[in-house]
Amino acid sequence: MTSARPARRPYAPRLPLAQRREQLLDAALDIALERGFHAVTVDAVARACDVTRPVVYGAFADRTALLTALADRAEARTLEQLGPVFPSGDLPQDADPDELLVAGVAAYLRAVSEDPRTWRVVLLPPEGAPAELAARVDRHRGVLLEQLRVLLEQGLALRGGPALDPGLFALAVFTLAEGAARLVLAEPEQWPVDRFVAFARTVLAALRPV
Amino acid sequence: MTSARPARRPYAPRLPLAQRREQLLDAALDIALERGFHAVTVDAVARACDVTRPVVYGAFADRTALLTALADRAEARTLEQLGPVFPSGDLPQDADPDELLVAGVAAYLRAVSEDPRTWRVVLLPPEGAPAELAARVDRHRGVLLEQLRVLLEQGLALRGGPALDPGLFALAVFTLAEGAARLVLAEPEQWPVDRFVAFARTVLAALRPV
DNA sequence: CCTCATTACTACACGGCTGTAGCAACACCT
DNA sequence: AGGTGTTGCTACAGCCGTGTAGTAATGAGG
Repeated sequence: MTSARPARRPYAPRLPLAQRREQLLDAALDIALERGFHAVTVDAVARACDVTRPVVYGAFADRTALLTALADRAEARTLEQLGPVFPSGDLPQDADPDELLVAGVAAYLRAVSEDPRTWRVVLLPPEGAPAELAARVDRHRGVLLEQLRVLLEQGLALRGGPALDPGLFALAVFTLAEGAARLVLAEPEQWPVDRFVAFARTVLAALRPV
Repeated sequence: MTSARPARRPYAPRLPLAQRREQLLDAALDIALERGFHAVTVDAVARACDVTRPVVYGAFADRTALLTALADRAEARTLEQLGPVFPSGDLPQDADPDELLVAGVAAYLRAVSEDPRTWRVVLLPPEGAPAELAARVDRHRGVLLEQLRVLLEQGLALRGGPALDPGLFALAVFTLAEGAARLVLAEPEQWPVDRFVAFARTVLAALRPV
């Protein structure tokens, strides 16, 4: 027997605070995506970084602060990627409104497929996600929906076509885009972005005035 | 001081087992809808029925069994209400496929709006819902989607119109129907069933061949 | 009125997770 | 080298939830 006392745990590499925080957040995200937010316990995060719990409390005030920081990061990243999706300002007179819409959808789906880990938190929130995150996502959803509605109204006016309930039309496009994004996240091979883009183009063309 | 010993709790009315089970399930459903499934603790359910925890364990083997029973009830009720939504067998040659589809959507949304407490568990699953419930809902979703796809293919063939990716078209209709149902559940006043029905009719009409 | 099966209650043991106090190791800097 | 602040570790207290063992009340039938 080497020793009667329980062996002391070897020291984990020391990290400056900022770096430790990033590491902990990465680990927390992994756990949330794999086993849901309720599995993001302070102990699980610490263990994933091969560190003990007090280290986590050194980086974040408490578990809630950690989850909030995670939400902050996801929010920032998604908003950043949403920039190219909506054309800013009024529609140019010579642009095809249908093509603008299709391009927007394509840009959205491509953003999702290129940073799936971030978008998954937003579009397929793992079980136990903090209510605060859901609320923030919903706020952004409302803003985006309104932008979309304005664009569609302009587009519908420019191009003619059937008289559709504009609010519902925007909502339908929005719902379908999110549904497509969820499929892209869930089974990327089965649902290539182009399949949705082609579908959108076909439907819009069919809705053109005769 | 009336007594040194802590007062003994008054006995709750005695109920036969079957009846007690129903009462407990009703209470559990209330709690799940109001505060999420994670709030459906054995203690909370017992308290809601003005009873102590062992009474719950007398009615259900454990917390999991209680939640499973809850899922069973919801599953049975929704399936029962889904009967009138899909016409059984092949389409009659003289029926308008568009109107059949619109009627199906209307029947679905009406079922949802008439038993919101049950459908909410399925369509807006409260936080912490047992994974088993989600899995069962997903299975039924798959079956329904397949039925819808077959119907739409028949309908598209009968009526002509643009060549749409049939799988995606079925999925789109399905997604929009569920989205509509969620709105009906969330804000019934703002989203009367007829608004969706009218929208569906307009879009389908616009998709008719020229 | 008394018996007795059924139903409900009290009290406990256990486990998991949070958050904290105090000590030990590391590494940089003089 | 040796001080010194930063970072990490051990150990503890407390809360909340589950599930169980044993006891007490109830009320229907004899």
